[in-house]
Amino acid sequence: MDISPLTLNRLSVYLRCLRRLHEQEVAYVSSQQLALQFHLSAAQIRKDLTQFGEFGTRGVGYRVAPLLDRLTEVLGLDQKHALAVVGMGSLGSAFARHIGGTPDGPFAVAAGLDSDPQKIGKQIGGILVEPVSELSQLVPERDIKMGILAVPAAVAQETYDLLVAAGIRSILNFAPTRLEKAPEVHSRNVDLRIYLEELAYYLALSPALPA
Amino acid sequence: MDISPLTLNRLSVYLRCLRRLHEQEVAYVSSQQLALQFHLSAAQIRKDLTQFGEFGTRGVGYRVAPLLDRLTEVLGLDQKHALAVVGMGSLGSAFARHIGGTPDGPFAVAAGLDSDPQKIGKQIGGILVEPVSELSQLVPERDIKMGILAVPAAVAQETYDLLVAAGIRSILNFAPTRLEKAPEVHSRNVDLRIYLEELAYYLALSPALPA
DNA sequence: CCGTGTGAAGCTGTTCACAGCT
DNA sequence: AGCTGTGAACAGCTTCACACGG
Repeated sequence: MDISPLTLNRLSVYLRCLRRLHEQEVAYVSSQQLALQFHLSAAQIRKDLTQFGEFGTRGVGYRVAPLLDRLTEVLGLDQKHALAVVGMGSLGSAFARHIGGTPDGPFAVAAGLDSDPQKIGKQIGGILVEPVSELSQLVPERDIKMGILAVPAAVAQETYDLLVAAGIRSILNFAPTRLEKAPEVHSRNVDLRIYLEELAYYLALSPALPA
Repeated sequence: MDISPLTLNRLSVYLRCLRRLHEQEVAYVSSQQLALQFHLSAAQIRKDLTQFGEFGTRGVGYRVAPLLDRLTEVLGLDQKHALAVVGMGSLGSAFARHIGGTPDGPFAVAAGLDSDPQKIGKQIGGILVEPVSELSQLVPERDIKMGILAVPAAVAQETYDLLVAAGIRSILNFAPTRLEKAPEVHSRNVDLRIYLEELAYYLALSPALPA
């Protein structure tokens, strides 16, 4: 099955909505209702959902529980994922804490790594900091599949290469650099500076609030 | 001038490249060279750049310095931007530290706010934590235009509304919720959970590394 | 009658190919 | 000769409109 990244991100949003409906013990929901409540497009929801089989009942809508289960399964959220946070600076440790705060979720920080000898051995955000050099041992040992790359831009590429060599298959990259990517590894960039600059543009565009 | 968000984000990337070339005292660069060095598409670079006037010299390429200046100006990065970080939890304080680490850049954290009385008055990441309730005074006082929303999802909407009411025009939102947006305020969502779920999908898609 | 499922239409963004300038 | 600037083809995504089934 091949899902476009845009659809994929919408699925996450749908899931969030469905979880809420499920908690509220809503059994059925129509694309209309979802669209109105969560500011989505009804047609798009239907298009997206039909990719995984026909779930809806015409004239009624979708049954919340099975749809929730199916999407959870599609996204691979029915199993636990061990992840490594590489670079335990402010961003990395914030991320580790963030994940650590939702232990019921499918993600768990299995290792926090850094190259700074000062940090190694310390507990940061409830995670023991271990040396990056042990990556290749820790990854198979703890069955780590995902990596969070939160190192300075200058060492991002080499650290990325280390992660790939250690066998990590999915990387979330916070370093503001375009990486030379390995073909089998999926990565997603989150570049805070780009986002800030985007905001700056919109400020420059319309500097004054209509008073 | 109206720039699409996609183009806008690419401009940030171009700027980064141009800054580097400028440091290396490269005077001219062609779209080809930019494309090869930074893994972009030459045609796209040209298309993007022509939106701001004709900068290139045919047969030669682009002069780095003027292009750098122009793009910097277009994105509004030739002026300082004071921003407020709202929610000084792990994510907010990491962000504050992050910005604080580049004091030469156009962005400066002018206020770190939280609603937790325990945190107020403390220094976190070099920023004094002040109460959210003072937002409406601090924003005009310190000429704050941008806000970083890093509060829990449950209070994201009300905090967003507070920011808007205080006169903030651009918001970077880390809360995993779709917000009811005010029309004049530009906001950008950064939803870490969605990114993680995206990565999980790609893992589920091809679980085994070709050995 | 109501809501899903879906081809067709419309739109946005990217790539191509080449004319035109230096 | 080389590289920009650009219309035209192309691709991907979204919206529309309606046939179909409960």
